[in-house]
Amino acid sequence: MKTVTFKPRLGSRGRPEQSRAAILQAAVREFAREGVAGARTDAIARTAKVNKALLYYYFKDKEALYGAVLDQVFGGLIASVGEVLSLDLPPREKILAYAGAHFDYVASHPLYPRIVQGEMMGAGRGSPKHLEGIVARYFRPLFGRVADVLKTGQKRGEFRQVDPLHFVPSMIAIIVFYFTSAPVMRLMTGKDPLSPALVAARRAAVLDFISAALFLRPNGKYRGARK
Amino acid sequence: MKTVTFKPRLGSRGRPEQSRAAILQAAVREFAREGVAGARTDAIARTAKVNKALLYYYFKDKEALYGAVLDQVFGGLIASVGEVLSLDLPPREKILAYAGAHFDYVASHPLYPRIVQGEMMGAGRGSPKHLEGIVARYFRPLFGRVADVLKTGQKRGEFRQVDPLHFVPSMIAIIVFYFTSAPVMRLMTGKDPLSPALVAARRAAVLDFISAALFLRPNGKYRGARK
DNA sequence: ACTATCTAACTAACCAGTTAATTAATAACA
DNA sequence: TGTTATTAATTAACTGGTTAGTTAGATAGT
Repeated sequence: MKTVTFKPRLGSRGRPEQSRAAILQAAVREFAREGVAGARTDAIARTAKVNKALLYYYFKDKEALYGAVLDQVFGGLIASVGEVLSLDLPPREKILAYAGAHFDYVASHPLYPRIVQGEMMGAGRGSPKHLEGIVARYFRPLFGRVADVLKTGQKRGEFRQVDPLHFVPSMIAIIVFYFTSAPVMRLMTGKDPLSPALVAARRAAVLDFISAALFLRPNGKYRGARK
Repeated sequence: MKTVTFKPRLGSRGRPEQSRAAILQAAVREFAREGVAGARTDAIARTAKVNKALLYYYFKDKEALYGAVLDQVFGGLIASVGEVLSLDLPPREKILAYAGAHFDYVASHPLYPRIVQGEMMGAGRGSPKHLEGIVARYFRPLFGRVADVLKTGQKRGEFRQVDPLHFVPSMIAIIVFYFTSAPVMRLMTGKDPLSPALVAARRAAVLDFISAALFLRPNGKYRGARK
């Protein structure tokens, strides 16, 4: 988070980077809520309190704006998660720390998984132009690092012999699903699934699920889930 | 005198129910590929090889057509899954049979989870009009039956003390995620994630994951995952 | 004076939904 | 049995509102 950059401030009025940021933030909201096809550029301009033409001043077109949104979302995720993956921790703690960080990032940006899911489905247009870059820049590195943790855990005899290629997606599925299906959860339970209490409960359930599915428990060392 | 005039089959040409079915099938494809907002009625009519006006002859509007698509998708799921949930099986086998059936249904209709996911996110329009009905008619009953299996398994001391409200969504997440993120998987592995071999591998991984996360293994009775 | 930033108003394409007419299978009846 | 009325099924062509993107200029910091 860098804010203090003295900028050239070339001749202009207003605060350009502020406008750009406002547009991006509004775009995140709109794309998350309505999807790529459903998003309306007018709506983005309105919530950014900016003239619509300004979107096209900062971004080539709707598609490019969407690309910028994707970069912000995924960039934030790997920044946040990459930090804990760099920590020097034993495999068990590291996997849980990763899962926890991923969960926390998603929980504090509940709109993001909707964008992620939408993009992963390659929603719309024949060739998901962005997806290739996303996978190369974000997914593959992230996968590699998590897979490494799994492998060392297995070498040390602490993890079950799961295939990372299946286990990692399964982890992500559990972490993310609750948030992408929040509307259903709301209707199922009658309560707000994004309330701090329920999010905390979900977090515990996720970590418990992953622990049980991955960790070997040679003997006794039990930690059954609370009801 | 019961005049047997069942099926009046009043004057008409063509094969009406065939046209209707073609429209529905085309709609499933289009909605799955493009999402609700992205779907084009012209495209549906074209792939159904039918005049666009016919969509509005059989369905009130795009939204109603989407509703019919949802009913077909979810109806098929609970029909398929409900069958195995009615079987008289011990908890372990029943849970795995359910998960397997759910997986198989999704695997044999790879477009469906995209629709499910799109609807669960409540993509678009303020009030997901359909969602309420979907939850009431399909999700809640399904959840209830699976939760019952979990509870009896727990009573018999065969399952860990997980909270069904979290465990069931986690199961579904693992089952479905692979298919909703198929485009990403394709780019990650370079192979077709929907090929029979990879689908079979995924199925095994899913069942293994669920088993490990749920079943208690009192002592020794181990069944580690193959690599 | 110069240029980055910003805007009101416009345009061209797109797209859900409609209309009015056409086709053919069946029933009615002569 | 053949002729006609009836109605379901289907279509070509249109309509009107919406929406991504543009244009020509305005505003202000340096």
